[in-house]
Amino acid sequence: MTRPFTREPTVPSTSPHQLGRRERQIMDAVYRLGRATAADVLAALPDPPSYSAVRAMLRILEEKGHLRHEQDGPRYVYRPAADAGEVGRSAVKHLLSTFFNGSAAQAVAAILGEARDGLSDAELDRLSSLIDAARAGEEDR
Amino acid sequence: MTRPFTREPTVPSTSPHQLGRRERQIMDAVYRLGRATAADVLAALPDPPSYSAVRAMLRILEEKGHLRHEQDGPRYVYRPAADAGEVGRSAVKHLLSTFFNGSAAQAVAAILGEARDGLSDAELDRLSSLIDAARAGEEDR
DNA sequence: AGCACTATGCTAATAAATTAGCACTCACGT
DNA sequence: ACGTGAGTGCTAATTTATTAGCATAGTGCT
Repeated sequence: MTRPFTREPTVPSTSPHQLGRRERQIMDAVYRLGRATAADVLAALPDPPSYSAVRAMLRILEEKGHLRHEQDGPRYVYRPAADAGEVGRSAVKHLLSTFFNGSAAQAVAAILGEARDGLSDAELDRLSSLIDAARAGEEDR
Repeated sequence: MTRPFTREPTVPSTSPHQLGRRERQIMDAVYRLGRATAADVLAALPDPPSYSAVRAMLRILEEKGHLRHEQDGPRYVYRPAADAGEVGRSAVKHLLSTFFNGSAAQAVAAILGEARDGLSDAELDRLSSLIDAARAGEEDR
């Protein structure tokens, strides 16, 4: 027998929580969007299932405690239950340990390589000063 | 009804491929380890199932094309089928777009914040020069 | 030879994720 | 008043992931 072959091998996930593929895909979308309705999420998926399926997932993810919703008029607007910054940091940590042998320098290098053109002078300056700060922080230890 | 509640909400995943939770957990372990036997993987899991289960997962992941194995004497040694660097970059990209609004600067800031103490002077120097390189690269455009 | 250990091959059972579908409500326009 | 569209509530079916278990082979030891 051959397995269903789990679709595009190059679509990464990088999200927290130990969830099924759809669940994580949807969590990712909500993280990206910040706050989103079922329709928003549906539109954000490259691989969209039915509208119903998305709603069901959202409901389940809320049941599991990963999402919250507030009512905006007639519709539900979902957002992550956990603090986004927290989750992002946690994802970074995991990324480091999984792909970069825990080396922040290596990871930053990869990011800079990846982004190269997307960086403004202002951002580069900001990064420089962050590094200086890290250097300083290291001294008094 | 209440859902099984998908365990520690703070264990992130950050790995590529759209897989089930165990599958991804195991892929992550293999990425971290580079090459690993079933026993290695088992030992690397914080949440270990049975040895049998791990073996089955590895077999399936290979069937799906995510892993390869070579025989080392009596045992199988698994390694990722895809180029690790490739996958790492892809994971970074996804991390950026999901949690940092596509902003490399923001992500780097998060990493530096996370790593803070783990950075040697040499690494900091290396990062500085990477940034300078990016600055230079931007000029001639 | 027989035992313990570690490995794989394979299969079947269970749990979980994923999907679609239908019923209902509310608001709005005709 | 009625149809239409966009929303939710809920459930049942299916597919996939996950697990454990048993049979078998080799190796080394006593």
